[in-house]
Amino acid sequence: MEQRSTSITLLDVAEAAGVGESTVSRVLRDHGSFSEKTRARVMAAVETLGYVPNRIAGALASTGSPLVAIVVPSLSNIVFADVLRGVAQTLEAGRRQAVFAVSEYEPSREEALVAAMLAWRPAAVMLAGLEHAEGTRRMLRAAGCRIAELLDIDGTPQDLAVGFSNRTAGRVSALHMVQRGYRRIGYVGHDIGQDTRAGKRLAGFRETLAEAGLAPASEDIRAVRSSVGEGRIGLAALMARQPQLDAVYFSNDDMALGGYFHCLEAGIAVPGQLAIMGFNGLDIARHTPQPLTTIETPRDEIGRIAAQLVLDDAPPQTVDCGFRLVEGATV
Amino acid sequence: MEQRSTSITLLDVAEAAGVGESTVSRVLRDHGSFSEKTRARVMAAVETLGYVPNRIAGALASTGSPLVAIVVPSLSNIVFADVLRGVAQTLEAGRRQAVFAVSEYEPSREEALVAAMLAWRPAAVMLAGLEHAEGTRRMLRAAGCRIAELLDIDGTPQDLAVGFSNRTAGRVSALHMVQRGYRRIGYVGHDIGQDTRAGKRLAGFRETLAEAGLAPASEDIRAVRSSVGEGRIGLAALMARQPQLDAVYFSNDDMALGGYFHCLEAGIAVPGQLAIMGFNGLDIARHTPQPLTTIETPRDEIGRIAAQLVLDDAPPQTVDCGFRLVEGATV
DNA sequence: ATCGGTATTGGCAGCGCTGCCAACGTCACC
DNA sequence: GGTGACGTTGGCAGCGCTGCCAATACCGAT
Repeated sequence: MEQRSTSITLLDVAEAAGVGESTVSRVLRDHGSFSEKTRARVMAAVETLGYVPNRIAGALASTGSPLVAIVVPSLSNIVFADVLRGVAQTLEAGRRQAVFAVSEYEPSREEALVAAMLAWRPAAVMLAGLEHAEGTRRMLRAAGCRIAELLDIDGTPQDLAVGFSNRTAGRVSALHMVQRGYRRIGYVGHDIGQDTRAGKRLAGFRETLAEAGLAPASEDIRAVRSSVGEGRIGLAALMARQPQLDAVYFSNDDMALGGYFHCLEAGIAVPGQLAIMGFNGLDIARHTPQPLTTIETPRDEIGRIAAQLVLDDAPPQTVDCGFRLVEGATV
Repeated sequence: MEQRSTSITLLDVAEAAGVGESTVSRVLRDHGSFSEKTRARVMAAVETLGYVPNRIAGALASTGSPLVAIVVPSLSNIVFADVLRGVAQTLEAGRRQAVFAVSEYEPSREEALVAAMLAWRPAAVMLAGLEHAEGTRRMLRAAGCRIAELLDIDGTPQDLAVGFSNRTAGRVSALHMVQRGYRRIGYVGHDIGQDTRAGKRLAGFRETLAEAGLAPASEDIRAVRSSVGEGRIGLAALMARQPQLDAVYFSNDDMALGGYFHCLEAGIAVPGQLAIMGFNGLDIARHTPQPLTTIETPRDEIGRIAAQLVLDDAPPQTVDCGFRLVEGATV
């Protein structure tokens, strides 16, 4: 019950229960065979002593690793938080522990974090996207642990990839606007150097406009991280330059909401005067006066599936979780 | 360079560099003394072999723990993600590793997660708020590790507490509305059984209304987690019952934004016909057509300070990080 | 009562690293 | 030339647990 400087070990429990160390270990892990009587005595001793197994020691002694490392670009963006949650939940059920770090969208930082993570000998390392520094890839390859790349399947995965095609999402968005009759479509986005997935959506969007025989979109690409404020500024800037636009595709919902708020304030009728489309399917975007037309992505599911594949030690594969076009009231 | 089944150990590096194990350990940790010549040889061997130290073994052998455990109620709520980021960043600089889990606002789950976390022998366990299951408190006390309770200082901390007074925040909000001349003030909130911090804000809010000689607020408290949609529904319900209200205090910005969107859609003038006030200071709430009047909380700072206190092994204390009233355009 | 087979159990060698201590030179100084 | 102090270094005993293997107990069948 009370704490002690020299902690209680397996051996203490074994002595208290009058059994051997290995027996206690077997009972606690419910692995191997032992009698019901033994289990009861061991559990009683554990209870009495207030024993808490030391997983550090366990991890060192056993072969498989109980840790899974996750490096996300950001936590301000709810997208990664959702993925993280899915991963953590699934790992928890599998008796694994998630360790994480935030790269702030910097490849060099991601590299340093992956290096630090590998020192924990994780069963797997999970990263956002398929683009990584050469050093990151090399380390990962040499580490011999599983690698899961999330939220993107447009490219060549190292091992496991779970996500959806951002390029296709961009195409679908463009097509939706074209089909709805819009012809002068612009784009407002954030830094695609950092967020390569947004870059892929933009590429798909451009392709489809071209295929539809439309002029390349007027674009306002801001060299910063996405945010509602930047979306607002971006749309204002774009409209100042190209007032004839009838629709704008945004790099994601944060940016799109910014644009939408600009319209509300500037008295621009949506979608009559200007249609707006986002990406991600954020909860808040469903509850604006007019629900935002966007593409909903299965973030939680992506995290859960990736974690499950790691738990199952599944063979290398790419899982396309798809996405869903949400027809709101802004296009 | 290439991976091997039996991994490269300190001993391999020591032999390659022609020095002893302890010397390699000293060089890699930059701890103790060694010559520049030795460092160079060791580093060369590390490079050649592609050696990655095993932190699991290191943690087991050394006294202090490199891990810090964090259990947050949710990751959907950006508030906790912000705290998590602050913690992770600061720990990283201190060569510690964050491990985390999500309790989904369930005390029993928090208890189970804390138990699981303690098996990692963390240097500290960080939790949201001061209210925890009795079992959680007992385990934490017995564990003998540092405890940091975040985002709330209204109560009796176990060890470290870093946050702000939610009760005071509630009082300040009420006072602000009263001072602005509002007299028929309502409240729309989410489940305060789960989110005790929201409950404390509500308590402060009620106190101040009473002190101002105003009638108790009409309240619409929804027994669910906070969300924009619920805020919207909640305000609609409250206004249907109490159309004479001239201001509404929301349990947080998510709820408040929902209320604001309802007003935009229902044609209720804000703040002329109805004033709206939130809590948290979310980024998006700064960019709505009218910026939301709210209270901004230093979430990132709370995470950083808590992590720093743990790194410094500071004595038990409560740090009030305060909050800031943001005068938007909705009150 | 004997025997093979199965269910339980204990002993102990590591897992890879750190912390401690003894053993080195190497100097400056007497 | 002797001496103590200091900067370096290597050896090795654990940290607490798991995995392996041998030992023992127990069972029904012969």
